[in-house]
Amino acid sequence: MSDSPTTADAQRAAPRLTDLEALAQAAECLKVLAHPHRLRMVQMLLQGDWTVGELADACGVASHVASEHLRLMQRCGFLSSEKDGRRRYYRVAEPHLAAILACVEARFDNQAPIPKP
Amino acid sequence: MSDSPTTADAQRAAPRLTDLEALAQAAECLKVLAHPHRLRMVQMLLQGDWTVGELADACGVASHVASEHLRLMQRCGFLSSEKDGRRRYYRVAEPHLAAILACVEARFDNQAPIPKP
DNA sequence: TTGACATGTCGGGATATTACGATATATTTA
DNA sequence: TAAATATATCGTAATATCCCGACATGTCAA
Repeated sequence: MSDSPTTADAQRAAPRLTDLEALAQAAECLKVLAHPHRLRMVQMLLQGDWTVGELADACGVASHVASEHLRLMQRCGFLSSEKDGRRRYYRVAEPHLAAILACVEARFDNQAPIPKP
Repeated sequence: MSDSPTTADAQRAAPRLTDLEALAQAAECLKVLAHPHRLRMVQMLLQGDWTVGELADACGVASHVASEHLRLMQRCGFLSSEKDGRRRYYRVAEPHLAAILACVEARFDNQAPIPKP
């Protein structure tokens, strides 16, 4: 915009930017993750294999609702699935999910552990 | 659910779960991040200090739209801000954002970099 | 084969997001 | 003071998301 350098010139090097189309894809994926039940499902699937029904129970939703959440996460590449009889097991397919869940847990899972005086 | 252990018993230890209320908060925050312009603003702010107008230009939006995005990110603790005359500088206040943006860049910024022959 | 079970699919209505124009406030410059 | 600049706020209409009931499909067990 303006060419009057007023503050922090050292900080004003041109930033490297991811192009907006890629960021739009990233935003789609983050939006998929941004749901409490889906976060719980991913958190569980990072620790083991679970069926749709088990994931649904853990979230307190009907299994056909869980099924929709899981399909959504599979569509954006977060999960893969494997059928076993009449059950279906979902797996984490996107390795970055572990890092993101680690952030979520670090930020939101330390529910005020009543800091010692 | 069922107590008929059929598969992968070793993987079926009770998972440690973040409670759903905390995950709901996390989901709110992720939803705030899940927008292409907001991702670009955070990416820029991780690399320096920028005014509302500069961030708006970089995203191709009107500055009052950028202002709303920035306010949203400040409300959920992602950013802080500091006024300097009639300009306002925003800063990243949530350290985990660097890790999440690193994931986003690792996953979405390697747009076929035309590998050298 | 029949019935129960596990998962998936299809609308619809309530609710939330988003971008935009108009306007407001504060600050600097003429 | 008046005008220009930078940022923020408020309605609002278009759009997307979410949850639910109803139904469909596939699989096992009696």
